[in-house]
Amino acid sequence: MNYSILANDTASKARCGILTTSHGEIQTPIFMPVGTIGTVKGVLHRDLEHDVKAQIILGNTYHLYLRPGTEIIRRAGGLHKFISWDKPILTDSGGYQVFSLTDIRKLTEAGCEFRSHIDGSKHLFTPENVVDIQRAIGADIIMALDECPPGTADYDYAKKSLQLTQRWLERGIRHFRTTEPYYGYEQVFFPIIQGCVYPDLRRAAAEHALSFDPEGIAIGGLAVGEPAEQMYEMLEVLQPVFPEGKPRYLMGVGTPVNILEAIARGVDMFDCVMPTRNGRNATIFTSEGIINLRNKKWADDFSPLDPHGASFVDSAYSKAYLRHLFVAGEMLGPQIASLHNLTFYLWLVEEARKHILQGDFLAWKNSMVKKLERRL
RNA sequence: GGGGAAAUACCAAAGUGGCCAACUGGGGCAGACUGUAAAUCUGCUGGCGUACGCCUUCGUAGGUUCGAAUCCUGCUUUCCCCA
Repeated sequence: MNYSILANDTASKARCGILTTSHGEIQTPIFMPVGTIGTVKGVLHRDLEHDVKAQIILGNTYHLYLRPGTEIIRRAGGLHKFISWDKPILTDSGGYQVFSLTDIRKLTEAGCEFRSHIDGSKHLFTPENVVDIQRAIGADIIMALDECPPGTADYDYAKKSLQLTQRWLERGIRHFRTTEPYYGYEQVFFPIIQGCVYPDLRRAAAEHALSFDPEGIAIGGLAVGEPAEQMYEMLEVLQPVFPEGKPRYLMGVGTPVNILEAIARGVDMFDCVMPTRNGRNATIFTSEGIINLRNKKWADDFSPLDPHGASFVDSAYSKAYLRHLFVAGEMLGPQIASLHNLTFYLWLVEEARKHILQGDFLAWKNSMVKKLERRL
């Protein structure tokens, strides 16, 4: 894997670059649609490639391991072949499920013991076996197993949790470096920085992770209940610790505004369920602001979904029609809204890239943030 | 023509003397959603008020009772059965 910086913004910490993986190039800053179970919910690959212009998508170790199971994916020839997607894939390690499935899991030094949310069966994830599973999945970018504490965690818990994440990282990276890819192409391994909202913990976590000279570095444990200002502050704390030549991935973030603010603070990669989940639940993000399509006020608004939108659905369908689809419970509604939102997110990071290259990113970002926060 | 049953909020449907402004569904309105246990979840849904509360409601007009959606009588409407 190779990462080269094309431009640095002078007025902010934003940068733009090109990340080269085994399955092609990724232009950063980039948003990566989430495809947890081997599908970006409700969106066909054809549309994901040509309309959304997605350059890389996510899969999830926990979900794919439970269903269809590692063996099926191996026999399919890897996740790319199984789901028919030949661009890059990043898999999360299952660390986030340590957080979101908190009542059906148990943390130990060895790893994380889970109960399957599907059938209740017991499973153990270790820093080593999640590498094996992700090797079998064939992800271009593999994530370390971590503990993602809630945003409300106190200092003592945050510190203990970080120490566990660090010990897991050492084991994970050792295992990664002593195993081979399954399918012949290169895979890379990203450590995850924890430390909640405590600057000294974050700094120490970054230094520790960077001591292994990884290909890229992920920031986890943000946007998990703490105020957005604290998240931005953590990015500011981390920014000077990061070397220029490694991509920085802010996990699970976020709103369009969060993404622009994080780009301004030096982040290169993002993923979030928000465009697809909120889309399925009738919220769309547009260049004019946020629209809840279920609201009555759209019932007779026959204007295009998003007059400046980059997706064909933006001009092909009206707000009134999409509202009708949601109210009627028709599945085309969630599909159109997901497609719109993903296209919007990818358009947003593409615009950010352009403005970084042009050298007017900060001014553009500040004017966008105001529009994006509006609720229509 | 005779006999029987029923009328409850936007719809359906509980409730059959005080715990009823009225269960529950649906519909409607609004909100939430950040490395996806989510095409899910939450709230409101007679009026006024932030709230304690006050006012008007259970086909309609009366009556009984301290108190009625609930009991009685007339009327209206609907449904069923027999001629």
